[in-house]
Amino acid sequence: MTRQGAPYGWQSVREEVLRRITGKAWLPGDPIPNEADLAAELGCARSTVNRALRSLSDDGLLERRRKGGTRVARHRVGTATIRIPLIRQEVEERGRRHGYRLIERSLCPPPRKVATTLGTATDEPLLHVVSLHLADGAPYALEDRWIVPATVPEALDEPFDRLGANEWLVLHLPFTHAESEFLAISAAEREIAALGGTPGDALIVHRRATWQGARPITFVEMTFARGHRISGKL
Amino acid sequence: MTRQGAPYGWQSVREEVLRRITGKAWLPGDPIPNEADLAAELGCARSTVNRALRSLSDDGLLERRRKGGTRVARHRVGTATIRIPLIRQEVEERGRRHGYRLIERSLCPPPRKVATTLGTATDEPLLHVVSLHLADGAPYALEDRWIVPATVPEALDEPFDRLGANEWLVLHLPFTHAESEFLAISAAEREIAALGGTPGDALIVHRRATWQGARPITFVEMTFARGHRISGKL
DNA sequence: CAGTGGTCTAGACCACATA
DNA sequence: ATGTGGTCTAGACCACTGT
Repeated sequence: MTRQGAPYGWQSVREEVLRRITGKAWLPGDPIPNEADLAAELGCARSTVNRALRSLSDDGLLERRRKGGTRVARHRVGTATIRIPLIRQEVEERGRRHGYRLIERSLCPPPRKVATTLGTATDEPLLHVVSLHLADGAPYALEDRWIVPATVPEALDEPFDRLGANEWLVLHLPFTHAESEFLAISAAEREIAALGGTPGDALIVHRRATWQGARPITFVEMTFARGHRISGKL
Repeated sequence: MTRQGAPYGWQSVREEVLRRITGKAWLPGDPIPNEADLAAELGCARSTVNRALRSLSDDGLLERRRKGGTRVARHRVGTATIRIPLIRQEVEERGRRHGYRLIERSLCPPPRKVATTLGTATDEPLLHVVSLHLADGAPYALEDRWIVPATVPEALDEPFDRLGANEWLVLHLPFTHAESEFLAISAAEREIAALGGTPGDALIVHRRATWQGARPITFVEMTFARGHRISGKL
C-alpha cells in the first residue's frame, strides 16, 4: 500500500507525497490528510510524517498552518539558492589556477551607501581593501571590500598582500547573517583597468554585506569579468 | 545555567550554540561537545539538541560527521537564497501597477541550448511565448519562455494574451526542481525594442529551467530593464 | 471551542567513519 | 571496535487559528 521496496524513513514519506502531487492526485490548493491520518495510512509514527511534510514545506511545495491543515502550495514561490564560495575555491573548482593581487589598502570613511547598509556611522573609518582575482593569469573578478574595524580589529594588522581579505575573514570570523544583491553594470575605466575588456561591456556584480549577530563585519562588491555567469539550484 | 528567561525549545539551544560561536568560546575548526553531552548540560532531550545542531548545520555554520563529531565550520560557504516570485507579485510588492503584453506565441523547435538544457530532442517543437511585463506602464522585464507540450499539453490551448505564462504555469503545474543562472548582457535591438533604453545598456538576465520529477516543464529567460537589482538573503 | 501542526521526551536501533 | 550523528517510535502537551 505504501511503497514497493523503497527504503523506509521520512525520505520515503516525502517521496510518496511528492508522487501524489506530481501524479495529480493532489492538486495545487488541495488540502492533504493531516499528519495523524497520513501516519496511520503509511504505517509510521506521526513525527516521521512531520519531518517529511516540514521538509516539503521548507521547499515551498506545501503550505502548512495550524488548525488550517496542510495544502499543496498554490503559488510555488521559487527560491534560487546560490553558493557563494571563496573565489579561490570557485576558480580551482573550474580547474584553473588562482592568482591574487592587492590593489589598494587604506583606512577611510566609506561611501554613504556602504555605511547605511552596514549601519555604521558615516564618518567612521573602515578598512578599504581592493584586490584582483585571476584565473590562469587572466583577470577573473575585482573585489572591492570595506571591513568594520570595530568588529574585526585584528584586520588592521593584516597586510592582505598575499592572503585575500576574502579568505582571511572567513577563517577568523564566521558570519551569522548576510544580504546579497546582484546587478549589471557597464564597464567603465576602473573596471577595464582591472579586468580588461572594452568600454560598455556588460558585467555582473555581486554585492554582499555580512554580520555576526548585530555587529557588521564587511561589505563587499565583486565585479566579474565579461561573460561570467552565476548559477544556482532549486 | 542554560539561559536567563529565554523561551525553551530547540531554538534556544540554537541560540546558545550561536552565542558560544560568536563569543569565541568555540572557534572555527573546533570540535563541540556531542549531542548527548550537550543535552545533559542544557537539560533537554538529545533530539532537541539534534534539531538545533541540524539547523545550524543546514545554515553552514557547523560541520557534522558521524563518529567525527560536530565542529564549527572552517569555511563558512555562503549561500544566497533568492526569492523568485511571480513578476506580478514582485511589481505589486514594490507598490506599482503591473501590466502585461503578449509579444509572440508560436510552436517551433527551440535553439539547441534550450533543448539540451531541458533534455528534449532538438527537433521537438516547443511552445514559444514572448511577453513584456510593465510596472506603472513602464517596461519592467522581457519574458522569453519555452514550454514543453509533452509535459504540459494543456498549454497548447492557452492563448496567454491576458494571463501570463508565468502565472498560468505556476497555477497548473508545481515544479519539483529548478536550475537558475544570472548573467549580464549588453542591450541590443531586441531588448531596446521591448524595454527601451539605449544600445549598450547593461541588463541583468535570469535564466531558469524547471522540472517536475524527470519531466521538463519550461525554460525561461527574463531580461530586466536597466538598473534592476536582484536581492537575496543569508 | 476544537482541530491542527509544532515541539519535547526517553528510549532504541542503526549507518557510518574513524581510531 | 567504537563513538558519533541520523532516525524512528509512542506518547504527551502546547500554540495557534479557523469556526
